Amino acid sequence: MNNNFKISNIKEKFHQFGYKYTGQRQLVLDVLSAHLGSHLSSNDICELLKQKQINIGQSTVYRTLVMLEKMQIVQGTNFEDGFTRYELVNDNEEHTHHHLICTKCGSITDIKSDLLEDLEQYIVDNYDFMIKDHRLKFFGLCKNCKDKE
Amino acid sequence: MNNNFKISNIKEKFHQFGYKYTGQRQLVLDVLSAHLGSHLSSNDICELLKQKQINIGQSTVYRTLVMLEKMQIVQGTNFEDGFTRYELVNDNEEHTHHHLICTKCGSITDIKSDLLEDLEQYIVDNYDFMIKDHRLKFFGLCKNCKDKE
DNA sequence: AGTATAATGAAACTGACATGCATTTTCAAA
DNA sequence: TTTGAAAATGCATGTCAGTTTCATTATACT
Repeated sequence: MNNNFKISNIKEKFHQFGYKYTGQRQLVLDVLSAHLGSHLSSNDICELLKQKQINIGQSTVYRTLVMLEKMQIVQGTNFEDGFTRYELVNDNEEHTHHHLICTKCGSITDIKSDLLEDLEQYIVDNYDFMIKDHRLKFFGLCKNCKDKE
Repeated sequence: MNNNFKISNIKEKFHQFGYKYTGQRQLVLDVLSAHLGSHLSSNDICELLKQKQINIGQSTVYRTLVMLEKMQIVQGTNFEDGFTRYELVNDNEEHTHHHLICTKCGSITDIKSDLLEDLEQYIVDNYDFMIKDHRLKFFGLCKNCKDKE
């Protein structure tokens, strides 16, 4: 899957939702693409744009992120540090992936695999609950911090 | 395990941490005990106390909850509804339990079982991460809302 | 009792999130 | 192209849970 295909894909999604693919929205997406693997807050994105001499109103960035999340282009996560942090959603992922959060240095690592099938089946069987998505975070020490202890 | 034992246990914890077991702190714990299974925000607790003609400053309730969480007597969780909600920790639980959150009616159901052992082992083996705790939330439709669809 | 230390709570502050509104931009129909 | 309704933008401002300040009060140890 090349980059052009992905962009036209996203443009199409905007269209499907009746949103316009404006310059500002594209720039927000650019920043997110340029920082794959990072988890950026609304403010982070504003700052990164400022570094490139680009000024977009914070409310525009905020509204763009809400919009992108509605379209399932990005995913926002609360890492209990006071900010909602966003990252691009991997198209292959059916569900939200998981995060390893180091309680010492704050680093966040994505885990791609989805090993919750057994537990989900258990919940469906025992709680009669229709699961649509999940959020799973592990807190602990990353390799670096663990070695330093 | 009877109630008295539990309270003397908590008193002891306060002492261990160098905190005083004051009337206000006891009242906050009373409210939490009286609503096992609920997930109360700081404000919920203030309101429930007011209903009993008891007025405790919101900052005292807030500080008490932070303190109780530090002592691992309560656990605060962010359910993405704008509030941190607290519940008493079950002494038997080694890790945080899980939550089923209905995206329609907002009901929250606890899941006692801990079925993450396999996944935790996978993470330890593959990511060299020392897991201390986790937070797992499932979003979807509860039995009632599912039936109404 | 006297004193040092901690707790309390009213009030004010903080900061992320959210919105109102005047202006600007977009896009499709003319 | 031109045009105009609808959408987007961004400044300014509002909101509110969470947090801190500080004067007062309570607690515990000598």
